[in-house]
Amino acid sequence: MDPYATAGGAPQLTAPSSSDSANSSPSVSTGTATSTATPISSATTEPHPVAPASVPAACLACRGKHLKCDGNNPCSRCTSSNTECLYVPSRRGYKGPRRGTAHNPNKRHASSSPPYPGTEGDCPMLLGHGGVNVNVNLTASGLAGFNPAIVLPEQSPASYTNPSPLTSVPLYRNPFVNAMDPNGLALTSATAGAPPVQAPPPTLEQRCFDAFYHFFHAGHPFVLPKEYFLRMLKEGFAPNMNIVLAAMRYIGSLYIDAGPARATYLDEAIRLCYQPGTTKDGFLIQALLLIIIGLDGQCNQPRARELLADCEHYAIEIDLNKRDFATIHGRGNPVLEESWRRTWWDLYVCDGMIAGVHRVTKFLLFDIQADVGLPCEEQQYLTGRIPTQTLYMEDFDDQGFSDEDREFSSFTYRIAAARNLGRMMRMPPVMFPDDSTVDRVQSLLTNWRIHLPDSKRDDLNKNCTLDEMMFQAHFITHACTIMLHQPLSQLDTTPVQAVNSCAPHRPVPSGDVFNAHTRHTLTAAAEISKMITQAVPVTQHTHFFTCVVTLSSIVHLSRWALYFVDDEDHLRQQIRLNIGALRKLSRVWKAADTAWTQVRAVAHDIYREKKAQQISPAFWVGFTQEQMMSSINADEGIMSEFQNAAANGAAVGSGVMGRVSQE
DNA sequence: TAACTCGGACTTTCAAGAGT
DNA sequence: CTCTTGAAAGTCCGAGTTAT
Repeated sequence: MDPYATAGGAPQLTAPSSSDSANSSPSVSTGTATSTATPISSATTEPHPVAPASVPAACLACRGKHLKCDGNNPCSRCTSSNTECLYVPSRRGYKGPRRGTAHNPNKRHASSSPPYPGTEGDCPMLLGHGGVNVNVNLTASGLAGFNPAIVLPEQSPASYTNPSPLTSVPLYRNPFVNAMDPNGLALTSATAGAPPVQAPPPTLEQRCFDAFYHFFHAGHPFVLPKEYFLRMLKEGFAPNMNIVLAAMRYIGSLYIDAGPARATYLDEAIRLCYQPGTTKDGFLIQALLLIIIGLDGQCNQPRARELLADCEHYAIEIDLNKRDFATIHGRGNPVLEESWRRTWWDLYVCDGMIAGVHRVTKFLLFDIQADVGLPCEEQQYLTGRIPTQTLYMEDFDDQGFSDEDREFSSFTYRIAAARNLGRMMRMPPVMFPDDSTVDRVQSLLTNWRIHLPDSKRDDLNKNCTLDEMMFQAHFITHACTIMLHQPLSQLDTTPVQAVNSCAPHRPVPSGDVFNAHTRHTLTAAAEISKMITQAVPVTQHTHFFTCVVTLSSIVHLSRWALYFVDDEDHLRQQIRLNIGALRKLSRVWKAADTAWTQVRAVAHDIYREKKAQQISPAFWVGFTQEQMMSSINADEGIMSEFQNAAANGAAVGSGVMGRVSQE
C-alpha cells in the first residue's frame, strides 16, 4: 500500500489510478481545455482522438526521457520497464513571490498547489497536495511520550473563520510562509489572540525538542524548520520522521538536565535507525547525522565513526549526492527539497570537520561526485521563502570568470571552506618549509577569504545577529591555516602533547627562526580566540568549535612555553579566553570537558616550568624591575583563575539548562 | 532495427503591469 | 477587476545516436 495515500477521497500524492484515467483526461483540468482540446498534432493525425494529446503532468521517468506519459500511476512506460513511477507537482509559471505586495489569501497561489475542489484526486498536477496519512502512530515507534496533537491545535481560531489554503495544503510549494500561522505550530506557546490558558507544563520530551531547535539547529540547519517538521510529523508524512524526532530528542537532552533519560534517548534513537524494516531515506540520514554529531561531542568518537561510515554508505546508496534527489523526494515542497540539499551538504561538512579535527577518518565524501544544489540563506529556509533558482557548485566556481554578480549563501561559503579543508588533506606530504604545495593550499584559503562579499566578511548577518554558517566557515578556514602551517612553524608542540582530546599529538620540532608559517599559525590561533568574544552564548555554536578552540590553545600554549614571548600579557588573555570557552562548552559537550581539563593542566605545567626558569637570574636579563614584577603577578593571576575555574568546574554538572541559559 | 537521448517546438501557468 | 505581456516550467515530437 502506498504509505502516502489518503483515505476518504483525500488528495493523492500520486497520479490517479488507471480506472480513473478516462476521467482524468488532461482536458478536464480547469482552464486548460481550450488549448489542449484541439492540439495540432492530434487534429491532423488522429481522426478519432481517444487519447489525450498531453497530460497535465508527466511522471519523472517520462519527463526525464522526453517521452509521452499517459498520466496513470504507474504509467504504462514505468509499468513495462518495471521502474518506480513518481510524480511531482508542476512548478510551471511560478517565479517567486510578488515583489512588494502583500499576499492576498483569497487568491490561490499556483505553486501552493491549487486546491481545486473535487478534482485533486484526478489531476496529477496536484500530486503531493497534502496527501498524507494523518494517522501518526507515535506509540508504535516507541515514542508514546511525545504527542504533537497535545501541543498542536488543529487550527488557530482565526483559521476557522478565514480558511487559509495553507492549512489544507500544508505540504505544497508555499512561498508565503508568513501566512502560516505560527501559533498553531509553536510547541509550547499559547494561541495568539486567545485568552491566556494555563498550559500544562511541558514534558521532558517537549523540552528536549525545544532545546534542540533553540540551541542546536542553527549550527547544523538541515532538519526541517520547526513549524514544517511538526506539521509534517503530525500528518504522518514519512515514518522515518519519528527516527529524526528521537535523534532530536537525544540532542536536545544534552542541553537540559535530562538525567538518565539522555542515555535512554540515545539508545532509542540508534535502535530505531537500525531496526529491521527501516527504509533508507533522507530522514534516516538526518537522524544518523544528528546522532553522529551528538556522539562525537560526547567523546564517543569510535561509535560516531561507525555510524558515520553507515550514514555515508546509505546516503550514496539513496543518491543523496545527486541533483535530482531533492526534486524526486521533495514532494513538490521547496522547503523539504531544501532540507534534502542541506542534509547532503551538512553531512559533507561534518565528514570534513570530523576528519579535520580528529585526523582518524579521511573525509570520504570529498572524493564523491556530487552535484547537489547549494543551500539558500538561513532566513529564507526558516521562513520557507526558498529561492526558485537553485545555484550549484559550478556557479560558485565560475564566479569571477562570469559577468554575473551572484550572491551565495553563508552555507555555501561553509561548504567551500570544508572543500578547502579536503583539498588540504589530499595534498602530498610536505617535506620542507618552501614546498610549493603549501603555497597552493594557502592560495585556496586566501582566495576563499578575499572573494567573500562584504556582507560575509564577519560572522554577523544583516540584522547584526550571529551568522553561524559564516562563523563555522571562518573557523574551518582558521583551523586549516593552523594545520597547514603549524608543522612548518617555529612552535614546538612537545610541551602541549598532553592535549590530545580532539586529535592525537603530532610532534612539531622547534624551528630555529620565526618564519612566515609561524606568523600564519599565530594569526589564525588569535583569530579563533577572537571568535569566542562574539556576543552570543558559546554553547550555541556547533560542538566542533571545541576542537578548533583546542587547536588554537595548543598554538597559544606552544608559544607561551617559548623562552621569550613578545606581548605575553595579550597571549595570556587569549589563553584565558580559550579556557573560558572550553569551560562553557563543557557544560554541554563532554569532549569540551576533556579538552578543558587537558588545556588547563598543560597551562599549569608551562607555568611551573616558567617559574623554574625565573629562578635563574639569566631569565630576567633585559627586564626592568617593574616588568619583572608585572610578569610574575600576571602569571600568578592567570594560574589562580585556572585553579578557581577547576574548583567551579567540578561543581558544574554536565548540561543544566539553567546554567546554559544564564550565559 | 530496436532502444535510447535530447534539441527544441509548442503549451501551460504565473507575476506584474496597464487599462477600465 | 480584467486584460495583456513576458517568462519560466512543462510536455513530448522526432531526428540523431547507440546498443543489440
